[in-house]
Amino acid sequence: MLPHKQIELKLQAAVREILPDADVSAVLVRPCEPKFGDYQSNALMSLAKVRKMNPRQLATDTLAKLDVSELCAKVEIAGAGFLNFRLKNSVLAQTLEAAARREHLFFDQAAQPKTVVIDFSSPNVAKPMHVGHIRSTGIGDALQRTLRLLGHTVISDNHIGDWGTQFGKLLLGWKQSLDRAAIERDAIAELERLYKLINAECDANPARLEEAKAELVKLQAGDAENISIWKEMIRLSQIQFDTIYSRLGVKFDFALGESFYNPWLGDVVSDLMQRGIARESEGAVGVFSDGSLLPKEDPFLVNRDGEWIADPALVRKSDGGFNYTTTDLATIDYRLKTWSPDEIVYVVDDRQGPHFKKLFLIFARWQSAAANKVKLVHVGFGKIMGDDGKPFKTRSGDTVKLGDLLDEAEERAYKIVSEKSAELPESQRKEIARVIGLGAVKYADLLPNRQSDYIFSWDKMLALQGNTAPYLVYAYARIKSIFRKAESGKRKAEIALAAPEELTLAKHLLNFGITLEAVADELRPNYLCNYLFELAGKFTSFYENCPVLKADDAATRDSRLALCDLTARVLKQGLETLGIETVEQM
RNA sequence: GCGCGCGUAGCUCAAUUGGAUAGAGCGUCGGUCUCCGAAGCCGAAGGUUGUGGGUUCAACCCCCGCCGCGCGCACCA
Repeated sequence: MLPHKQIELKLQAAVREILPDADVSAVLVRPCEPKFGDYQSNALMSLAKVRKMNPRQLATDTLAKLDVSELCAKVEIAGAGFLNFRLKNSVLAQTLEAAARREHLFFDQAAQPKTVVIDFSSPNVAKPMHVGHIRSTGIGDALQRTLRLLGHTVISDNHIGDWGTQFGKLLLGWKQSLDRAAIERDAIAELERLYKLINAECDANPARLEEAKAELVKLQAGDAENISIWKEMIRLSQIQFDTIYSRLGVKFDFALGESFYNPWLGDVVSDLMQRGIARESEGAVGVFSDGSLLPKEDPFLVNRDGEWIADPALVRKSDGGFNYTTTDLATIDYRLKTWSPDEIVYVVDDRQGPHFKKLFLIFARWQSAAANKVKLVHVGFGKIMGDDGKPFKTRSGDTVKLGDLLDEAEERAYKIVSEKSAELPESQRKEIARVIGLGAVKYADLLPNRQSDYIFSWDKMLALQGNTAPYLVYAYARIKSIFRKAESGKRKAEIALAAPEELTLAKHLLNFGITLEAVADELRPNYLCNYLFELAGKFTSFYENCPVLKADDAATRDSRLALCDLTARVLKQGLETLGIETVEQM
């Protein structure tokens, strides 16, 4: 167990002695500014506050019950009631030595592993994956990797958009205007063309819309021909998805699309109606406010000109078709019955916030017992903007296709690599460009706080200076270059930390696990990005100031080599957790 | 109109339970390669965290008002 965790447990035990009724789960030990110590706890101040106690007195009493002398060189009470811990150098060195022996890599497996379903990516059949999908896909993948690394059970499920009203138009287009050669050449482009064609016709001509609707009804009724065309469209789309996911290195345990839940939709609606949760209105069926919330907080109400009027979630359209709320309810039901997860996480655009708010409330009303046992979380994210501050588009104003974006990333990276490392063979430069290009796009997407919009900039994400994937991979490659130059042979296992840069780097390595846990708890991969950037910075600072291969003596050299190796391993593991590969040389 | 989200250095972004002197990169100015990868590193300048109140030992963070921007407001997802 890592030292900070040991301190934390001892502190919690001490608090329990002083305040037997206190909830010590909030008593945490966190890294802090070096001038105060290595770790800090501010938990006593809030505990004192709710009890109207003197925080410094509580700190003094707690400290009297706390023996961390095996771990800490110093414990102090500071400020309004902070506890500051300074780790013993020997403990620090031992922790690093254990890591060097491969006993750990600065993180512990979760004490209480959870089962988590993560729903992400969710592309639509017959449409090209576009730049927007990078967000859900990248964030979702980073989260599944993080949770898995910490020992949680993850079920990743790609909720593909393979059902819905668009298929009426697509079927009509397929039957009447399909270009056989085009579908062989580029299936998605042809499907897109068909959709746009019929969509435009429907806009102009109501009769065409009726034809499309008729095709949809036939599909929903199980018409053999329509079903077979629909399946072919899914198959063609799946090839596209697989190509993209394989490039991105993203894997799903399941890809149960919307259509998978069709058999249960009718039952969901009738059950909701029987329980009085849903009712008919204007020919449709919807879930309305149950009045349990204040109007302001009630997503089923909307204010129009000073009056609160109903804003229901529809579960059945007046034509008998079902809405996505219905599918989503059936999906929750299926996931709970199949996997019994502790949590279901939806990595979906922030704009769907209101939908999820309603969905979760409806589910709680529908299956209150089951709802109490599962945490439903919407992990929302903002939009990708162009440098003009408007949604990111191509020059001609079209949506940027994900495949094109990844191609361009690799091309741009290849130009840079060829410029900087012209001496490397072309095949190697191509491989470096692939890793750097894709890594740059992913990293740029994971770095900003996910809820905010961010501006897409090739120059920034591919820059070698600043908080970018190329910078991090460069730091990794530099370390690897040290080992190519180091003579192989038996090295001493002791780690001795003397220079301030060595200590700073070593202490930062110890915080890897805290960072991973923060990512898992708050579902925010950007914490890990920032941690790795700091790690690379602290490493470089160490590297500038502390000769490794040219160290004064063999013991220092071996100790520093060990620090280099541990840094490289954390960098590699960290980047891998973000879904980013590394190269040994660039 | 109503609701949700956002507003942090010239620009792009951070800030891990409400915690200690709000941090990076770009750009600007200056320093640093006979020395392990200079695609690097070090330093300087740059802030009333949109604004006005409030809660607190402590507020970028919580509460209220205002200003600005974005998004969403039954039978698409």
